[in-house]
Amino acid sequence: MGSNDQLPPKTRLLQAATELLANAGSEPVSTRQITKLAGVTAPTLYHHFKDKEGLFDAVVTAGFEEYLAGERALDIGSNPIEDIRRLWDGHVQFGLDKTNLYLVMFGNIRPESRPAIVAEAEQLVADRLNRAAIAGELKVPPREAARSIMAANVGVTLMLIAESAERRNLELSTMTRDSMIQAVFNEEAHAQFSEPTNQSSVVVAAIALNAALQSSSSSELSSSELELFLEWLHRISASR
Amino acid sequence: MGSNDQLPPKTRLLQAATELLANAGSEPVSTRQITKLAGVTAPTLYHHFKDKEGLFDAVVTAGFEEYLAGERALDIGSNPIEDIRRLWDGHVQFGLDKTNLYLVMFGNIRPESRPAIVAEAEQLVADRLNRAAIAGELKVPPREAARSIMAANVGVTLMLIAESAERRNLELSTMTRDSMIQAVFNEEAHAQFSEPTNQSSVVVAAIALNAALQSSSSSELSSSELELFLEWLHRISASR
DNA sequence: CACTTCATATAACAGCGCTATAAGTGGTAG
DNA sequence: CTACCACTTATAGCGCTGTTATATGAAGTG
Repeated sequence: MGSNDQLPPKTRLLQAATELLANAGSEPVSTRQITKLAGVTAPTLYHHFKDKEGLFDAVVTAGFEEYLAGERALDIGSNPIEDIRRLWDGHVQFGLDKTNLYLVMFGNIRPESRPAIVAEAEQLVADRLNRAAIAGELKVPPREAARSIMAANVGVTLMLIAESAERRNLELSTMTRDSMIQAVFNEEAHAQFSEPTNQSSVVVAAIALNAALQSSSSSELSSSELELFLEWLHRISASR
Repeated sequence: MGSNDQLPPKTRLLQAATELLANAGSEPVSTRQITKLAGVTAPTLYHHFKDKEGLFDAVVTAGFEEYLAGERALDIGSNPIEDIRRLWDGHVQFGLDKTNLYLVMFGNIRPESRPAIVAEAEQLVADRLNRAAIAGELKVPPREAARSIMAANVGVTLMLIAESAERRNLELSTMTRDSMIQAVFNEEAHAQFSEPTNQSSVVVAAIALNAALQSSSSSELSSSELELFLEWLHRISASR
């Protein structure tokens, strides 16, 4: 009946909780579901874990540790901006991939009980920023920058989670990510952002025209023309 | 016994829920507590509200509406950056002030049930950004910028909430706030498109875009598209 | 063997969100 | 004044939750 009768009950509980938490479509997971799937009775759960939250904490820690291990395995590259980008994207991906785990971690955040794992993720970012700071590539202190980036990263991930999967627009993530990077790094040392000069005036003008057209009902174009026109403007606006 | 026996039960329920939610130190608030404090029985609650979440939604909406009203009351100033700063700070302050309400709004965020109020707060930011976009002061489309800023704002607020009150460092907020502003606003461009009149700004932007497009070969549109696009721009430009 | 220690099970408690059913209330029509 | 009707509130209870007091079994040690 249970997940695997060979394994010790503690492992089976963890596996059952992980599975249920992963597949639960936003509905809460009960201890009875878990113990039933694990083929164990209630007191066994409370023998191995302090309470339900303790079990969930273990699940979350295990899941996030797996992600962290993957991130840590990546060498610290020569380009800290690229490193930060990868950490950011990995964070978002984890949140979208294991939504329920992520919400257990960040959704029910409370002053007294913050999973220690969160601090570790922040440290990963801080490490990269530290290297950049030593090389004189940072405009702000690395610890503060790391916290700031993490905060934005969490906010973006939560906002993407809040959107139904088909409406999700990952541009929100990349845009916010690059905004934070741009604000934190000294841009001169890196070429990524130094191209736009000529093109950016097109983009700025397109954005301005787009906004102006939408707020003033112009009679110069038919509505179907306007629709197509706005779509093109949007395409130009969104290009970098 | 209840909050005020004169008032109608619906109001008393709202008051009781608000009070309990405000004072509950991170422990969940039960319908039984609410109905007891309001001096009514359970079915009364479900007659006036769909369910517990419906009642909480009403409480949150009322609380946030109050904050929104305060923000809306502030005129749209001449300086959009200052406006955005004020909206950001107000958001953070609300989160720290009414932590429980805030966590009900943003903490238990789920794909299917996002309070409509959140979108309104986003709109407030978007309005300011739109004005800036018309004036050519934005580097990115205003809608996307608004969502990005809101995401970071929520992330920062949650992170501050997660910290115990005495350790709280508001610099995290101001720094992230200004990072986002810096990334979104075109701070030099105040002179370029500074004609705020509604109709003519369309024309000015169209002229600018027209000129910019012709001098830079954009790859975002095919040549035939570009031709039609430029003709429309000409039509708008010539319509003063 | 006796004894302790750990792990699991039985059965139950108090609390939860919620509702089927019914009783009371006030206004309106006959 | 009575009869009805819509609206609002109450009684009582269902099925669920997280959790635990108590008891039973199994394993290792003297």
